[in-house]
Amino acid sequence: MNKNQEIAEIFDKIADALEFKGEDSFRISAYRKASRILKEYPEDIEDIYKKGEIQKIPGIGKGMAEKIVEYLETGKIKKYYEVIEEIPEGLLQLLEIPNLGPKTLNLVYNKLGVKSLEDLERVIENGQLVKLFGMGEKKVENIKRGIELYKQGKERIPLGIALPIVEEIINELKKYTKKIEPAGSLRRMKETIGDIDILATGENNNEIIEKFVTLPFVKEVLAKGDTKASVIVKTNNLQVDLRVVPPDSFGAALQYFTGSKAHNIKLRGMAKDKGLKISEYGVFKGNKKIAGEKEEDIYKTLDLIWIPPEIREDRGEIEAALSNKLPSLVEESDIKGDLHVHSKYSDGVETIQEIAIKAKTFGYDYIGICDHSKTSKIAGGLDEEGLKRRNEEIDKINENIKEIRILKGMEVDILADGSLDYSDKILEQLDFVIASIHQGFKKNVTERIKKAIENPYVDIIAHPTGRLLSGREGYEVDIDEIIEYASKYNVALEINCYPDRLDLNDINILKGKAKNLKFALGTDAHNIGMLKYIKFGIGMARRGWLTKNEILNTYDWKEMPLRRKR
DNA sequence: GCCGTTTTCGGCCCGACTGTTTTCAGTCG
Repeated sequence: MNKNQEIAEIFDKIADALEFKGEDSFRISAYRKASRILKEYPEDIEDIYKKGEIQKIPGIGKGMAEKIVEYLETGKIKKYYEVIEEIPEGLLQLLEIPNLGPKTLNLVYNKLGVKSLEDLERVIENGQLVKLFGMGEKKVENIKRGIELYKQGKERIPLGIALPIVEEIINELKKYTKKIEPAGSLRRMKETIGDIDILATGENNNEIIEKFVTLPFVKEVLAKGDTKASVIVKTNNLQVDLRVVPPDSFGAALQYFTGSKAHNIKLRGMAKDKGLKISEYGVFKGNKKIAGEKEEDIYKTLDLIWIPPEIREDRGEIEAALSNKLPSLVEESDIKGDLHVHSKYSDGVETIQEIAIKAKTFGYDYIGICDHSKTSKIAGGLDEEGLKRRNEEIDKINENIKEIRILKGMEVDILADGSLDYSDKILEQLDFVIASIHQGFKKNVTERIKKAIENPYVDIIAHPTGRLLSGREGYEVDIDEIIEYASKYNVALEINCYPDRLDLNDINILKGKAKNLKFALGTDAHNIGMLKYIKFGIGMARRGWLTKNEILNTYDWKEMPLRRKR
C-alpha cells in the first residue's frame, strides 16, 4: 500500500469518527473528498510533497495539507488519535452495516453500551433496542437484515459479471418501457460495480415497477415506491435499483444517476452559482424547467460540452470541458485489431483459421496470435519446433485469407533472472513480442520486467501488475517505475481486457498517459467468445482519458508505432 | 475543512424512501 492509500484510509476513519460524533457534515465530506482525491491521485503524494505542491491539489486545503505532511514526516496524524479517543475499537466498523447509520450507532452505544457486533445482536434479541426512542419494530427488523447482508460481505463485482445481468434485466423490461438504459458505475465502465442502476421511462410507472420487483431472478425487494424500487437479485446477491422518470426528465435522470457523485456535486455547485438548480428531473431556473429531456442539454446549461460517462469522476474533466480541452476519447470503431489472442497451438480453444474468421466479424484488419512460450508448460507453451510449425501455418492462412492479416505474436515468459524464454534469434522472426510474468510473482518482479523491457525485441508488456479482480493482489512490482522505464524504451504496456484482469486499470493508465506511454489492447482471449472483451479494455482506456493515437491497435499494421519495425 | 472578484465569512447538491414522527429524522445514493 502506498502513502496515498494509507493517508486516504486515515482520512476516511476520521470522517467515520466525526460522523459518529455528529459533527458538522461539511467538515466530514471534506475528509471524504480528500480521501477520494488521494486514492485516485495519479502521482505519489510524496513526490508532490517534495515539490511543495500538496496544497495546490483542488480539495486539499491548509488543514489537509498539514495532516498529509505530518503523516509523511512522522508516520502519524494526531487528529486521528484525538477523534478516535473514547471510541471503542471496532465500533466504527459497524457503520458498514446497511440501514445502521452514525445516528443509530451513537444511540445504541450511548444508551445500551453496544461496542461490538455481538453486543448489537444481543440488544436486538433481548428487546432493548426496540424500546429506544425513535426505534420501532420495522427499524430493528431492517437493521437485522442489514447485519445479515454485512455478514455475507457484499463485495463489488467485476464489470464483466455485472453487464450480462443488466442486459438480461433490460431485455425483460423492454416491452413495458419506452426507454430503458443502465446508469451508474456500469455506464461509467468502472472495473467493479457495487449496485446496478437502471433508468426507465414509459406510460405506466406502476406497471414497470411491478414487473421489475416480480422478475423471476429477484430474491428480495428492499424498497418499492412510485418512482423507484430496489431489489436483490439471485446472482451474486447484487442490488439493482430501478428509477422510473417522465420522458422529459430522462436526460436529467440519466445524467444524475450515472454520477459519479463527485462529478455531480461539482456540477450542482456550478449550477447554483448561475442561479440554477439541477435535480434528476431537470435544470430549473426558479420554477421554470430549462433542460431535462436530453443529457447533453444538462451540460449545455452550464456552458459545458457533453462529457463522456467514463471520465465523469471529478478528475479534471469539468475544467477540461469548460476550456474546451476534453480529449477525443478512443472509440470502439477506432480499433483495427486485437493484439493478444491464444490459439489451439497453446491453451486456446480454436484454430488460427477459426479465430481469423471470427475476428473479421469485428471488422478487424489484423489479429495478433500470441501463444504461450515453452516455460508455461501447463498452458501448452510452444517450444522452438512448435513455434516454427505455428508460424508456417500462419503464413499459409495469410496467403488464403486476404481480408484480415494474422500477426505472428507470442506471449513470452519473463524468467526468474529477467531473461526471456526464447533466444533473440527466435524472437526476431516474430511480428511482435509480448513479454509477461507467469511465475515468481514475488521475486524481483520490477527488475525482471525492466530487464525484459531492455530486450530490443520486446514490444509490449502484458498485464503489467498481474492483479486479478477476483482476489489476487498482483505481483510485487513498482508499477510507477515500470511505466517510467517502458516509456523511456518506447515499449507499450498492455491494457488487458479480460474482465478479471483489466490491467492496467484507469489510474495506472492515467499515470502512463502523463509519461507519454503507448498502450496496447489485448483481450487475452482463450476462445473466440472472449474476443468481445475488447469493449472492457476500451472502457478502461477511455476512463484513462486515452485518445486513439496513444493506442497501438488503432494504427494500420504498417504504421503501428511498435518499438521497432521488422 | 474547503473555497472565493458578487463573499476571507458563510456558504457548502438534491431528492426518494422508510419509519416514526403529528411535521420530521435517518439512511442511502
